[in-house]
Amino acid sequence: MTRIDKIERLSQQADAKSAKRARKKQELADHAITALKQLGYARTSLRDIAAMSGVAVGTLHYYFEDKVDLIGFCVRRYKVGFVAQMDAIVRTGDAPDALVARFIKRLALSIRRDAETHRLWYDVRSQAMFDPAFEEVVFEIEAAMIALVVRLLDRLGQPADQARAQALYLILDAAFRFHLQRYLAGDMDAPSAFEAQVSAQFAAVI
Amino acid sequence: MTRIDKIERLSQQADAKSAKRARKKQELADHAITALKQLGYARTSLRDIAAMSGVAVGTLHYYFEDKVDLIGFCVRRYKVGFVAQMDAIVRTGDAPDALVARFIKRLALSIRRDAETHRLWYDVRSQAMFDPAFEEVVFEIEAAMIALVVRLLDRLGQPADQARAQALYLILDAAFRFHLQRYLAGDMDAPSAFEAQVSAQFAAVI
DNA sequence: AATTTTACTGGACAGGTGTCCAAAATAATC
DNA sequence: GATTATTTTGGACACCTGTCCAGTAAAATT
Repeated sequence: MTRIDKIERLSQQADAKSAKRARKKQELADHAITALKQLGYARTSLRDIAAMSGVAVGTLHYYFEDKVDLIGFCVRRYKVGFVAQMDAIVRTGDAPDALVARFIKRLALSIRRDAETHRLWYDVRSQAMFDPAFEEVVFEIEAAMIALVVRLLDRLGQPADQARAQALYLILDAAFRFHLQRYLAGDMDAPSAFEAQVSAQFAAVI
Repeated sequence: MTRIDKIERLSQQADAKSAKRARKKQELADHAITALKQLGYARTSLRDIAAMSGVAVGTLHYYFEDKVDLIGFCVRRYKVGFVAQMDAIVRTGDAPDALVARFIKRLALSIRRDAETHRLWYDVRSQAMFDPAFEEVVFEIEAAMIALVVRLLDRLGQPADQARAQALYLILDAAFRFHLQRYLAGDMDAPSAFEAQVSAQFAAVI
């Protein structure tokens, strides 16, 4: 075995190790999200998360720096998945009108299906106003969502500059949050109200 | 002294007492807000608030049911003041265009001046998604702000129905929160960016 | 001036918090 | 199969949490 081969093999081993570690991190994060989406950031203790994951509290500190690191990882993971889902819709071959309708319908569906997870995002986003430790992940996610809207506008044949996308994102976000909150408070019609309102606004803006 | 007079006097005494109690509550709430706007709901303990108010922890429980009651009282008090300020602008004799400009300018100013207080509102609003105890105050405040927008639309000679006002409120709210967050993160240009963006959106919608 | 009511104190209480680490268990390497 | 390296444990640590209440001080009432 040559010297080069040895180095190659060691490097592969290191990669395999960090890949395994990364997988375990994600597995822990998924359990953590289950706990966090029920109680929110402030009310969820590391013991809750550990119990939910079936590991000891110390194990969490073995994989994550501290609580902030853990929560940041979880939120990032969740939003990446969400943006990917919405992106899949933007990438369909639908005509502009149908695309907009599908896009909005999917958001309404997500209020119904993932309400508890979404509120975690709003929770962390608010926390970031007090704790700079959350600033980075919040801005990163928000940028990713604006970028999603850029692609949407582009597909619609609309001018897709940053300012326009940001304004549209804010409209979507505000309506989403508003109706999510109503849905969580027991208003089962909130998702369809969301659909109606946002459809009207889309028609006006575009 | 007649029987009626006696009853009258007792009633006045009761009023004076409850008025005094109400004044003290507000005084405590003002100190509490000073603590809450710095640390947020979850991180502010009753001991922080008591220290800030110069009273013992027990005193807080003498005036408020529990922590939720106290925070609800504080947030309500702050938002009532805010809506009153904005209402004063809506009531000016300005022509529609000037009125809109003044309204938006005042919001931008409030980002600069009251950033820390405003984030408390967003904090509590997010908490309400997890804790039903905050639902009432959040819906109450949000309704008050939509009502403010109704009055604004009315003054502008615009159709001032609920749906329209709600949509406009959400646009304002989203932009306000977004730029508030950027301002708190150190972006000193955020307030004027808010002004520019919202002005453009107003022009488009109205 | 005596008495009752209201306001307030300060500490006890039971429980929870994130963090850390020596030791044990498991896995990987030679 | 022995020896490192990694992973995991479970409890100790120091501190913080909201709530409660017997006792004290102040104010109002008679």
